[in-house]
Amino acid sequence: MIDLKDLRENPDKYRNGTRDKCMDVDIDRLLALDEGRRAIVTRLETARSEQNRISKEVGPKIGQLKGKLKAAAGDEKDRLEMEIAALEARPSELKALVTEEERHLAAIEPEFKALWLQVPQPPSPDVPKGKGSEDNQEIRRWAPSNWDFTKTFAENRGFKPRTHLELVRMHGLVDFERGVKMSGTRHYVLTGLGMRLHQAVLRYAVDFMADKRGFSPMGIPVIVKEECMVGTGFFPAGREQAYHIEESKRGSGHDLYLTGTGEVGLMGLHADEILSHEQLPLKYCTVSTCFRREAGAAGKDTAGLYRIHQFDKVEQVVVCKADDAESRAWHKQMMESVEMILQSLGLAYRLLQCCTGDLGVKNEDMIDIESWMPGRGEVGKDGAPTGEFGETHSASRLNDFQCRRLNLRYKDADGKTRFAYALNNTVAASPRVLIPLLEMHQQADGSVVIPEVLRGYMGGIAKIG
RNA sequence: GGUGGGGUGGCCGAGCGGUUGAAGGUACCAGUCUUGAAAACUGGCAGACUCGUCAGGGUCUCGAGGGUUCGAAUCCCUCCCCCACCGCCA
Repeated sequence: MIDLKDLRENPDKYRNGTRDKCMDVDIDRLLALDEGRRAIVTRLETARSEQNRISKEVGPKIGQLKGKLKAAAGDEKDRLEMEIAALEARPSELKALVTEEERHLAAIEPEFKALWLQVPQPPSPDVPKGKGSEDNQEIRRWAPSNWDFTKTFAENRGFKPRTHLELVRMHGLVDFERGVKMSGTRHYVLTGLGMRLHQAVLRYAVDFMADKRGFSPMGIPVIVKEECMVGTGFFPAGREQAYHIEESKRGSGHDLYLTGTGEVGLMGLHADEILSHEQLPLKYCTVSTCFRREAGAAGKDTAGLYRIHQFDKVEQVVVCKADDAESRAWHKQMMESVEMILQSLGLAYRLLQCCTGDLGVKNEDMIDIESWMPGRGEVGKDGAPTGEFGETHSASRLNDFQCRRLNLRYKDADGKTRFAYALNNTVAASPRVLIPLLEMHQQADGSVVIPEVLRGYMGGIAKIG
């Protein structure tokens, strides 16, 4: 949610921001509604003020007279009734006025609020302009010493790669058929070592964040109220992506939603709170199951573990002071954590600066980290896939957009209450990350070497197959 | 699921139609006193919105929403949530 005052003062910032994000929100309509709303509020409050004043003045008198009225009869009664009517005339008039203005307000409020929620956070000025993912810019790439991006997999390793689909079948790591049997398309079952590898990655990631990076691990709800979804900025725009539990239809409670990321639970923690500046920055991580409907992705990445409805993700979140430099510093640190993890896992990756058109509503800056997945992409001359980068991480700076919606504030050293800045980044999402992990560490015979850092989490197993 | 009891400021707690945005306590902050601290005393201590160049006004908020009333924390309706016990149960 954006600052309305700022919108009034710098409408172009929001007009341009919306345009650069390739979104369509009628800023001028919002400004007009805002102006109309304020005019009504002013009139309404003036009337109320007058009403309150008079009520205090003549109220007790009316009460007294009404008391006398009960005992009165005849002329005395008529006289009292007239007196009461005279005293009530002005308050009644004001009441009608208030009611009318309230009606006006109620008439524009829903549209006003809906529109307000839709205005995106303007991109940071240094984010490159662009229409979509095709305009994202590579910042840099990294590969382990035994990998050369300019060569094919076969040239690097001396044999043709198998895709992760072939590898998981070969070693019985995933059972897609039974997953689909139970839950439908894009579902799967992790089996045996597949499950252990999945858990090993997650546990390694959590421990890394906690032990090496000072993040507090949290267990958070993945089933939340609508206000958490709105507060974190996933609603209203992402409504179609969330599974909806219609508890209200069963006659009790309220509806709930399954979260698509641990970010919701981590950021929701301190909603409606005013923290002390000494409590900041908050550094949280969690491992949580993520649910995504993948609406609109029909036919996309249907095979394998890439795009699925349910997965587990270690997520990191930072809530810091409202300071651009600090936010940027944390952004770097959070990405550094990911790079350390990817490097320790022996995965090749690149950092992609997302362009304005590829940003969501809530972020002002986003850097994706894509891991090299040898089994993806076109089939090359040698009959093997040429490989492709696939998104495994996404690091966002949200400015105060999310904290405004969540009403998450802090009292600064100078005593001023401010909305905090928020950031988030994936630490490890599995099973997606198993794709590069299996494909990069496969051997000529199809066996897969487990990176050393994971072995302790797998009972010392060094190799699958 | 059943029965009962509740939701008031950071916390505890009074109020149950009018000067109560809310007593009192406690916590917190500042000051006086003190060598320092404690105690005591004094003062401060909610948030949002809105009008105003400033000073300063105003409106709203006592779980939420609606209603009654000239006027509601107080009365009525609907909903939500919490606690206790019983039942069921991972």
